[in-house]
Amino acid sequence: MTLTDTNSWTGIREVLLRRIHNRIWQPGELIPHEADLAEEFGCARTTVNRALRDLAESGLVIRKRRAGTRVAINPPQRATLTIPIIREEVESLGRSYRHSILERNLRPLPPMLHGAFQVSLSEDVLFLKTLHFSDERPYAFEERHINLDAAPDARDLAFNEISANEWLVHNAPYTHGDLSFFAVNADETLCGKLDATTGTALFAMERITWAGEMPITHVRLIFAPGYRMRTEI
Amino acid sequence: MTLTDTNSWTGIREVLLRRIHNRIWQPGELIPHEADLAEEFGCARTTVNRALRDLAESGLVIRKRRAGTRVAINPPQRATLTIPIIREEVESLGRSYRHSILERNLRPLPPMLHGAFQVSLSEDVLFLKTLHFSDERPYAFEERHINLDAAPDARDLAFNEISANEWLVHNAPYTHGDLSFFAVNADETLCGKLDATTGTALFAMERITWAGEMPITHVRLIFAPGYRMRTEI
DNA sequence: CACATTAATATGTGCATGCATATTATCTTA
DNA sequence: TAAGATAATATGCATGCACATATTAATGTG
Repeated sequence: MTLTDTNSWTGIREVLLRRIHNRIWQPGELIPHEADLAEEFGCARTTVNRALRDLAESGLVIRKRRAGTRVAINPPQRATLTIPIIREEVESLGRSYRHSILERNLRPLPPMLHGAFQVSLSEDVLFLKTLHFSDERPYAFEERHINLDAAPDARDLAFNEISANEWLVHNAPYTHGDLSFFAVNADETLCGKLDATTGTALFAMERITWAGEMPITHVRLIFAPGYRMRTEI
Repeated sequence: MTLTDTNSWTGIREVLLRRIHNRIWQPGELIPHEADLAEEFGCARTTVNRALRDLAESGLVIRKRRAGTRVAINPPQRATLTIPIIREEVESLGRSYRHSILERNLRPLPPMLHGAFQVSLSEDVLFLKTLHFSDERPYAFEERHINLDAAPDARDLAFNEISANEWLVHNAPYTHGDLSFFAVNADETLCGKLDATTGTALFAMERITWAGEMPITHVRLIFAPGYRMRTEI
């Protein structure tokens, strides 16, 4: 028997969670309101509120003013992915990291991105092809467009020391972005770079970030064969 | 000029966020403590606390007792994925959903899962192969193992009406799980099921869930060609 | 000087209270 | 009776205060 400290908001959250798991409160059912729970647990309403707010954040209960709090019918299965800087991901596995710039030039924004980079850009964008290595084995291949209006300093950087990924994180923080994951077949070019045989299924990620209205960068990362993105829920 | 209500915790959060974005507080730098900020904004410390707590949750600042609050050096790029029930995902796109059970039988737990399903299981597990359709076109192929110790009622269900996915969400809630994403090549069997040509790169997801110590289910979902998992950050 | 002890301090959390706000239920009124 | 105004109510949030807790800085001691 685990005694839960019913006087802390985390403790109360655990008790409420158990009731939901044990079907004492059925999905869709209205649960007692804050004041009643506060009385039951002998604590302030604020404390119950904190616990319920946390459960609502994780999607387990739905709260509406005046309508009350009810157990979610379809608890949305949320997973928080941590998308690390590649160098850190590699190094955290105890391997050595290195990257190499395969291509670097200025070019007009490719039509594919005109929609995403809604703002009409005055000039060329910086285009980079980078190969990331883990213990000298290819880890991921990166294609990136950088909006020089958003990060003018990038124009003069070679990105040999610090990767564009890392530099941007530190020098052009974004406010929001779109992220997507998908699978691609390795084509001729990718094979050579990623040590794959033609056709191998590769895990890929694409990301576009903005600072307010201003698009910053577009990246497409294709990982070497066998890559898995993991998380806990 | 956007006037931010500096008297609400969200307003204060925005102001702090701007300062971080504008490098008024550099990454790694210690920011004023709650009491000072409260005085500056003319509000209670609790309100500043709420704003800072929120920024800490999103990983933008690191807070330590006595040590104070500092701007994160590598703001971890977190993304929250919502993994919906397939039916809902399909229907939310305005398409009709249908699923069909291709195989259903009891079998011993495959060795591959002995590690994950740590507990030694007394008996067979329920194995299911399901094909999910969107507007009658194949959407995803599912292979699933269900621990009948955790969900005994599943033994007598055909899962023709409601998919195992949905039934489990409602009838065997989990406390935690492992989730991973990767890419696979379509083999002969998959091709037929998913309307793919041999070798096509397919996006796949694998998930194992537990209720406390008790493993509930293992699923492997392979999506039809072209699938993208999207989210905003 | 190295190490343990103690004090100082910033954040974390709980409480009582009051008011704000969204939403539902009820009561008017045409 | 239907539509609109009004009251009731559950959650949301701000405040001021007190105390808990983790961590650092200062201090004392062998």
